[in-house]
Amino acid sequence: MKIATWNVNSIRSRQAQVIDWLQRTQVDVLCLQETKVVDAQFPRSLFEELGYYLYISGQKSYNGVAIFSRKPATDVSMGFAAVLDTAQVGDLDEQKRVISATVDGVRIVNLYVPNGASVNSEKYDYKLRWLKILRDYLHSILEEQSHELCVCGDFNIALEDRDIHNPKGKEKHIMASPVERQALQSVLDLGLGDAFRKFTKEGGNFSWWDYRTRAFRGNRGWRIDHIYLTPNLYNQAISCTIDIEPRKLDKPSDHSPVIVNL
DNA sequence: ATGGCGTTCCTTGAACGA
Repeated sequence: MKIATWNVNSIRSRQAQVIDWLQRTQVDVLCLQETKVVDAQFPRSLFEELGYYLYISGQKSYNGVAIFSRKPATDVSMGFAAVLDTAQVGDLDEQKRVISATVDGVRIVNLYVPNGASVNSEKYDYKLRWLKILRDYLHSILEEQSHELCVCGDFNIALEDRDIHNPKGKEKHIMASPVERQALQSVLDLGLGDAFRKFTKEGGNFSWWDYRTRAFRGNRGWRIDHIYLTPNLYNQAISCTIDIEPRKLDKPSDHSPVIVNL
């Protein structure tokens, strides 16, 4: 079973590239982030014609997540409030960043973690608050359900220095500051393993490159898109790769897809 | 470098991303 995650930076702008990629890779499940479209305007038909079932949670202009699956999924849920008390979730479901579904006994959680703007900004506080609730959310799922978990998406955090082309100044940099790294680590301490790092130890492997500085040409990237697995799935994993081919195309997303083969 | 690029919107520049 192949599961992929890809921040497409607008599904309407990237539709043709995603179609081509699905035809080439034939993944069983594709988790998308930053679809940037309300559900009623999501371009469903070409993906459905390819044989995928679509589960989407979008909003106007910003954020938005989706799960495409070759097999029908069960127990599809949107947002933290599907699991946690609404009082605890507060305003955190207003931005569409969480969708979950079960495929072939695997509970897939697809996340678009807030970017955080800059360290110690209001949005940074929101990111940390969001990661705290994410921990509670995953903790509840692990306690109350017996599913194996695949937690994937755009985390907007490079956990280690080898995940950044140049870690100089990282303490003050969004996506690498110690507090947000610790917040993610605390989520992973629930018992999740990084599928990519099971197979690849070297630095220089990235999933995002800034549009603005021709960063891709010099491979000045960050590894911020992740696939995390509970122990049994982690042990089962056969491969986990980042496909940089779509990043080479004209008008690409700034992120590349990550694929795990279970 | 409050910089560079790309996407969205009741657009004509601003907000946001990372």
